Amino acid sequence: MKTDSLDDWRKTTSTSDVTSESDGKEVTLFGWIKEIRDLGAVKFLILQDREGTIQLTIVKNRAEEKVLRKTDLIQTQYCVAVKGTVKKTSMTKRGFEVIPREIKILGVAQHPLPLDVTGKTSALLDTRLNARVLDLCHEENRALWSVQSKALEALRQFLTDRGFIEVYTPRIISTATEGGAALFSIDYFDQEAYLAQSPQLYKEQLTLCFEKVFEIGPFFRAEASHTRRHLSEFISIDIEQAFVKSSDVMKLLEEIMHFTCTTVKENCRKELEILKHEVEVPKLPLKRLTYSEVLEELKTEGNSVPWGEDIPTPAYRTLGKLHPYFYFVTDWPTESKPFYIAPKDDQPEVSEGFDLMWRWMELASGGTRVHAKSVLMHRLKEQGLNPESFRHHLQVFDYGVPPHAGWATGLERMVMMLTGKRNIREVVLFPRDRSRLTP
RNA sequence: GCCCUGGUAGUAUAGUUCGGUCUAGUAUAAGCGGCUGUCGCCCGCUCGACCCGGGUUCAAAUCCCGGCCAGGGCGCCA
Repeated sequence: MKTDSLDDWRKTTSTSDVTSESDGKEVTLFGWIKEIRDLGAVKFLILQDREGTIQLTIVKNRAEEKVLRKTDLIQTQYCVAVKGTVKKTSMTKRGFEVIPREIKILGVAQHPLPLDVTGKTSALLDTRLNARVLDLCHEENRALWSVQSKALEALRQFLTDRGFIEVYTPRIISTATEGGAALFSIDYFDQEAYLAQSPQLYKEQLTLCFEKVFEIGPFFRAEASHTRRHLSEFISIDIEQAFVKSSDVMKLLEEIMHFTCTTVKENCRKELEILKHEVEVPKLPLKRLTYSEVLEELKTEGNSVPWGEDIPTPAYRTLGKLHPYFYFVTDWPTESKPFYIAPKDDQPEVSEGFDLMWRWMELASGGTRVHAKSVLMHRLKEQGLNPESFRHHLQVFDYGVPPHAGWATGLERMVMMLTGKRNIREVVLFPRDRSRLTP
């Protein structure tokens, strides 16, 4: 079908701008037809844009011929433009409707569609992800990304207000890895290169010149994880600050969580209602448990973990039941933390690293960093890494690296916390995992 | 990578226990017709499916083996 030209038509009004006060007003609306109810002599079209929906009413013996011809062609999910008059009425739920004077068909949809756009029949996540943009039209998803956008705005505002500057470190890196997660290798002309798993080393280096930095951006982990909280590509929110230690950045972290929760709770009432989720603003200070205290608690619950070992997922689930909100876990064994986490001066087997937990899920992790080159070299070797492959990083430690600390949190996990979603794929536009590379 | 469960029209499901009236049921979407006010409109008709490959059997959606995919859990990891 040949579609109509946009010409000089421009949107004057969003569906949400139409109120009973606009009675009699001429409007130009753009959107998509989500439902058609043809009662014979009268036809109702439900037009949706990103703000919501409005009913178009066509009374057949009163409508103009050209309007009738267009409406006969329209199918669900067609993209249309409407010039018409707002009419106050008691016969719609919102109290008004729009009587079209002229309609343009701007985009057509091919039926059958992979999803039910009316939302009457729900689809499984896998089906939804395969037709993601169509799925994103649903009110609940639009609410979800409003929450994410508001959360990002809050995070940026909080950090810039406190003098942090936003930076971008490379996504394409050379061999130096921090250990831990596997890297994706890429073709980089005639050199070996990888996708960055975190901005860790760069953000630490930048404390030498900028003192307080943050970065929000995608990072990549080549782990064959199959869980509902891991992705191959995720958005990390990273901060690093000079002249402070872990207790300072923990305070910053709990304040930013408090601020973000408060902002979302106050500014996204409608969205949270749509999502049927309540955001509980954390009471500060958050609980601080040491790793050893956590092991004691687990032992009491019949879930013993030997000191020095990582805490397995089932044990975290137990902890989540004991502490069903935010809590810090501090004083981790040095051997279980990455090489850049500083050991305590008076007790080197214990580190100044911490995790911020939300129920059973790790939400953030950070700590005081090592800033003495000799200690860093020693820690690298202890972790079985080759100092030679960190040559460029280590060199910076000859330029006067300040004492510093920082943390990183995953945006997707924060949004899960803010929206009540249980699978991380729900809160990513186009998720990438072990087996999903499309769309 | 491992374990458990599953894969049936565009979508979501029933049927699989114990192979046979399953010519595969239902809802929704889609198509056609009807209807003056619907709002999950309604009514009638129509279209449309057993993941792929192999095996057992007179007979497989149903049982067995392999593969792929999905959901959950574990591990890895954050």
